[in-house]
Amino acid sequence: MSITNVVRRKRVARENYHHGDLEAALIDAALDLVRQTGPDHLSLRAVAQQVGVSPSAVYHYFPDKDSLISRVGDKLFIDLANMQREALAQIPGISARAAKLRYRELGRTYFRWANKEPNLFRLMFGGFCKIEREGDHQGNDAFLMLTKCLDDLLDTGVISKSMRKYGELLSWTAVQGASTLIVEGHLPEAAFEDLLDGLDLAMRAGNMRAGSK
Amino acid sequence: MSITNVVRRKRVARENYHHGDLEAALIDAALDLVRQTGPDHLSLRAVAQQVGVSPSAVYHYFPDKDSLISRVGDKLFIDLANMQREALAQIPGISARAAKLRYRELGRTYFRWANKEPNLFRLMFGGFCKIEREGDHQGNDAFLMLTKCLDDLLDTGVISKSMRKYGELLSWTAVQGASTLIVEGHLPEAAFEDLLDGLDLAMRAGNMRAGSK
DNA sequence: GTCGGTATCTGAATAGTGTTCAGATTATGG
DNA sequence: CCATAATCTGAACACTATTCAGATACCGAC
Repeated sequence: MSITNVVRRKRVARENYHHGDLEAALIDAALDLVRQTGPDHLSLRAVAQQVGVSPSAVYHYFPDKDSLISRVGDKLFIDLANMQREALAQIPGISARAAKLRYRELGRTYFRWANKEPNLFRLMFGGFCKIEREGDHQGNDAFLMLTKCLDDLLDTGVISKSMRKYGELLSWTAVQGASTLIVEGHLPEAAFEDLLDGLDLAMRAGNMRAGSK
Repeated sequence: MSITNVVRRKRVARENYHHGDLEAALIDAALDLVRQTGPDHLSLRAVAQQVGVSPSAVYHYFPDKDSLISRVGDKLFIDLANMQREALAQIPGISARAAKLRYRELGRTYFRWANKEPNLFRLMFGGFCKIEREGDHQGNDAFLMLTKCLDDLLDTGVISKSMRKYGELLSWTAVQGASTLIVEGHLPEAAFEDLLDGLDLAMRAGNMRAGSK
């Protein structure tokens, strides 16, 4: 899709005094520095310097440093959702096999994102960004994609109705937890594929009228 | 040897100049401040002041602030394991029912810990403490307790051998992920009991010779 | 008991931080 | 074209982590 463009002004961004789109530039610079230094250890002044602007200029766009970090988080959630969307687009088809592959790839993308940039992952889930609507994932693209994947698994008979009920919850929490535990060194990297295997098995629970209540 | 300055050596803490056990006092004070302010926003000077000591005194026990925070993390992991041990001790018995209750309570304790003190939970899993032996959970008490719980579930016929294989991985990651997502506001608090229900169902997968390969 | 050595802690200093605010600079609407 | 608003600067303030020379209290040995 298109990038967040410079729509504010109708002319081209100046290079001299006025920056053009300082807000976005600050977010990008902050993202870059967080990737290197971690969400703690981020310096507001370093962000300003990277953009080539005075530290006080930041306060025209963000009330404080934490707000800037929070905005970085917003951007990261969008980026992750886009990456997941792209991953899903690579696996078309309505077969059970395709649905299973999509489901796996959705989790893998989540984990790869976390594992490639631990500091950005920590920023997203380390209490640095304030979630606006608590526990409300309507309109959350990533959640909707997961829902779609699970619906496909149900429609193709891969998972049972009883398991479908817990699909989002179980998948999201397990993938999220595995990402955290691997990134923080509590589990080896190879554990993630094992987890996906375990999730596949788990999701088949309740199938075949598995009697035992 | 005179009586006056003898016996006081290793036992009692001094109150005057020498603190007695400054190292532990600093860790405790840091823990207390992190609970209030979060792992970022922790001030070394505030820690020193709370103990009633000069900021530079800290550097006799820790090379820098991050090391102090890391030591707080070590303590928290021990505390969590102890809390889980106590929770398990309340539910004795070798029946399937007891084993199921223990398994559930183990996850609940993990989550309660996270949910009651979000800032401490963030300290543990937010990249603030350096894990010594990466991905090696031999000797990790919490992990051993989980293993024991799962063995009991297998022995009492609650879970299948095929599912047992993924028991630790699936349980730990799901509970960890749910704790994070709830603490950070992405899921409502009530979702955790739902997750435990889903986990119960998932764990029964592979039981009853559930044919479908 | 006194003395020397050592571990422990202080005080001051340095460099860097987030944040505020009066004012300089530039762009824009009337 | 000018007044007004938007944008950014520079200096200042209080605070931070960290270093280091030196003061203080303890310890074991004499």
